Amino acid sequence: MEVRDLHPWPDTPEEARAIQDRLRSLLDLDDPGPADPRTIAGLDVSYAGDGDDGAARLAAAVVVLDAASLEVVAESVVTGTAAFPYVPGLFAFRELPALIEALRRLAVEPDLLVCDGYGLAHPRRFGLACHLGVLTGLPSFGIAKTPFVGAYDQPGKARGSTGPLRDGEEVVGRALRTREGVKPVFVSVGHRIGLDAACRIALALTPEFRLPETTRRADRLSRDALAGALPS
DNA sequence: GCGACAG
DNA sequence: ATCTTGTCGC
Repeated sequence: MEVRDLHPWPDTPEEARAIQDRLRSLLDLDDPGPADPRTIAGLDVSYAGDGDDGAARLAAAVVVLDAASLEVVAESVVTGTAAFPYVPGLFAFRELPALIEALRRLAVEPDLLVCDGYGLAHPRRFGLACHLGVLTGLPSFGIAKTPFVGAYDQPGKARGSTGPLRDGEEVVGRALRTREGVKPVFVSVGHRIGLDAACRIALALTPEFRLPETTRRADRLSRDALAGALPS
């Protein structure tokens, strides 16, 4: 699929934060979301054990599922190196180039992107899901395994229960129970979709496990690619 | 100043 | 993210 050219790459955390502040104005937060997405892409990245020197080997994977059957309709994976050190709040810069390349090699254009991480639930309201949404123009949201910013109300124990995730007075996402009796995941919108649609889709993607099938498939694909790539 | 901090 | 044994459960 087509992805717009990457903005100038930041050399410092300060430059990276400036890019986030600039791109944030391009977000569409009014679109309620695709009424009925036919295909949904999951994105995830795995790392090799090269420590934290900022150049760890990685594999970025994208898996596109049919929204109704959850069967794989396309996939793409690329290996490379981390493009930035891990800094909370600048996490996107670590895996963005590899994920963009994997998206470009995808034979189809999905109707929606589901990222492993956050969207608006971010110190500057511009997490990975927002960044990928703006660069691709596609609707996107994030599902994270742990909270990052703000505080959340514990959702009820039943599958489908939610509790608001707030940063101060602002609701930036939702804690969503995808399996009864299991800790919740954290949903936040990225681009061109609302929280209601994002949570509804998140539930459709978790018929059996805590994490969405999109993330689980992409995780497996990226791990396999790392294992198969010859260490350099 | 100190702790917390998506993956 | 990744490093890791055993253990409980379907």
